[in-house]
Amino acid sequence: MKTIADIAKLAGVAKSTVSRYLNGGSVSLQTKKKIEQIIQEQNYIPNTFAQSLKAKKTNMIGAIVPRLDSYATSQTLTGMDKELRVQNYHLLISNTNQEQQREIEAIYDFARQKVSGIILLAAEVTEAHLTALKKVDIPVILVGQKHSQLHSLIHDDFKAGYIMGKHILESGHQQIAYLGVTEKDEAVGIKRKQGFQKAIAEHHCEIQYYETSFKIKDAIEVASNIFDASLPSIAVCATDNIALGVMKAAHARGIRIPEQLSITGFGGYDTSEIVHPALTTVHYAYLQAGELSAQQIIQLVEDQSVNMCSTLDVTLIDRESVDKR
Amino acid sequence: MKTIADIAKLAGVAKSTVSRYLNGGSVSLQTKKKIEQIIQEQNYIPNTFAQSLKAKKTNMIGAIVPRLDSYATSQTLTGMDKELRVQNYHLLISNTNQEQQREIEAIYDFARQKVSGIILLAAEVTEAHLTALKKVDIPVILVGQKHSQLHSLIHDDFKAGYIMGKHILESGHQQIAYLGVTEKDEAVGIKRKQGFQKAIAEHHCEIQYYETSFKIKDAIEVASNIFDASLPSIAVCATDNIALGVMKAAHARGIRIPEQLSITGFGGYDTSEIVHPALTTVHYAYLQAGELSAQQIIQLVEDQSVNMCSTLDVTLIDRESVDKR
DNA sequence: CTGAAAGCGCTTACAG
DNA sequence: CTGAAAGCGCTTACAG
Repeated sequence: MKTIADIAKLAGVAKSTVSRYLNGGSVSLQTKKKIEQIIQEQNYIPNTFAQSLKAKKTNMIGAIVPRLDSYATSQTLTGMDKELRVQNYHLLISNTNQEQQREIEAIYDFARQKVSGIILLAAEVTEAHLTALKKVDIPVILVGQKHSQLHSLIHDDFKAGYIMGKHILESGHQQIAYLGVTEKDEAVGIKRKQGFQKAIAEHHCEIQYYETSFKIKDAIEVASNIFDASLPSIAVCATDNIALGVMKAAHARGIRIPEQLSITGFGGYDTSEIVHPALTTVHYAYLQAGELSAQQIIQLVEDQSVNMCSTLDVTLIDRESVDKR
Repeated sequence: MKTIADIAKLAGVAKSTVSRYLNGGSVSLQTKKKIEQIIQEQNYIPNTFAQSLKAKKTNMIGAIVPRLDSYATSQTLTGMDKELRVQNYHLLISNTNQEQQREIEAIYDFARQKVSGIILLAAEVTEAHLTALKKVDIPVILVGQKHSQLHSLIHDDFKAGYIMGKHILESGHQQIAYLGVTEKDEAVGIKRKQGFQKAIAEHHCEIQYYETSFKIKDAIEVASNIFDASLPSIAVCATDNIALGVMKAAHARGIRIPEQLSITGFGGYDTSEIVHPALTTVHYAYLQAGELSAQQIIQLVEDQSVNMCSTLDVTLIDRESVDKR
């Protein structure tokens, strides 16, 4: 590997001159050409470590995600990556495989790697998170959840639940099965449900609540159990994946959708459009969340101020899986 | 930020002693305790740059991927991440958004970041790739395609096509529509098709070839055009996503699957199991590909030898979307 | 516009 | 077991 010293020697100038050339400092046209040529010939690539060691900062942003293989995550990452790229930052991704302990480790790891900022996608923020974040003293944007002590970027889960509630009411549904998730996940487990509850509050519907996980397989099982007991007119599912599981379970029993059973989701995943019948759901702006979180973390890194909490709007996608009653 | 010098001073020892402690060198129990305590108190985190600058190597592996939001990619990345993690390496991901030029840039970027190895997921390897790889002189594993000059890790696309061909023949299908992709993609565009062709070679089937992209939307359109002309007994699709598009198009016209039209895919994506009817397809070991590529790149980095080409096995997943004729 | 020198935070022989 | 010193490849005042 060539170093700046090699280039300097070959070009017949001092290291500092080469450095100045590299960093856009003032260099005469003649030496500029010379250095340029030598760098080309030698395939010289500056050593980022040495640069960062001196400059005391890096252009790396670390993202901590619970998994790589989910629509929400991959869309959000794609958005982050896109924005970071244009701003000349690099994305470092740490996958925690849904293990909370690894989120904490990832924070320390990122500190070691000297990332300039951290974007955290976590379902739950604990004391351990806060402590770690405090210790490493790196700017953070929390995405998908709100926390009073952290800059947060969230989707409007309450509204999502609310507009979905209004929609199914307008469609005349009265026997509702609501398949939710753990309340440890405040956004999905609580806010979404609360919005929904508010919408249906004034009406007297029969509503049953069930808890399942984010996994399709679990949703299939929960749905099967529900069907064993009786058939609601609609299954309102806290995520598109849960809705997909319910659909699968319904198909397996020959239950016709939406004639016998209507189904709705939340998220607006690609797949929700592809299945038959296409799923009525609420669109979440994951891509935009990625972009915005990237912008915000850069602002934080560069000592600009950022709102403590930003909320992204959601919209209903009315498709085929809900029948009028 | 604390440095090793701060710790040394506070512990009343030399920097080298602290360094030795950090790197597991010989240090007396007493000083060990002392240093340990100070490090705790001070939240000291060693500067990776300074370390790497001296040690001349990093524990980072760079992955270049065409996109983040595909099943194949996210599974492969998950596998890589998992394996890298246990071996104490870190994963740097560069998303090229399907733009070939960005693959080249990513190679140079990674060189600047001093990654120890590169895992490349590319549909096509050009001269520019080879040149860049040669210039930066970093070990590489190519995943998903085979190239004579690069260590490659591939799925057995030929066999995949072959077993699928055999399977549909056994099911009695004679009017086949094959929806493939560009031949620039050797694995998917050529090998998969060739395997399929070999299987049906001895039989006299009617077969029509169509070309589409990897996008579901495009597949929907191509399928609609096919249906306008006539209905084959089966649509053999080069990827699960294409199959999903064909399914969507069929549903839209009320074509019953598999009674009127059978459909098959390749890949074994999650979604293929969820749709109704569940898709008959070929399972690709993406997770394993990720793990193996990670192992291999580490071997290369550590100067161990690796096979020039490894092939991962594929298996048929016989589900509901193919009817006996 | 250019160069010599100091220093970023570590690690690594080399002595002791 | 421990410490002083040199050096990794850069950047950044400071002179000139």
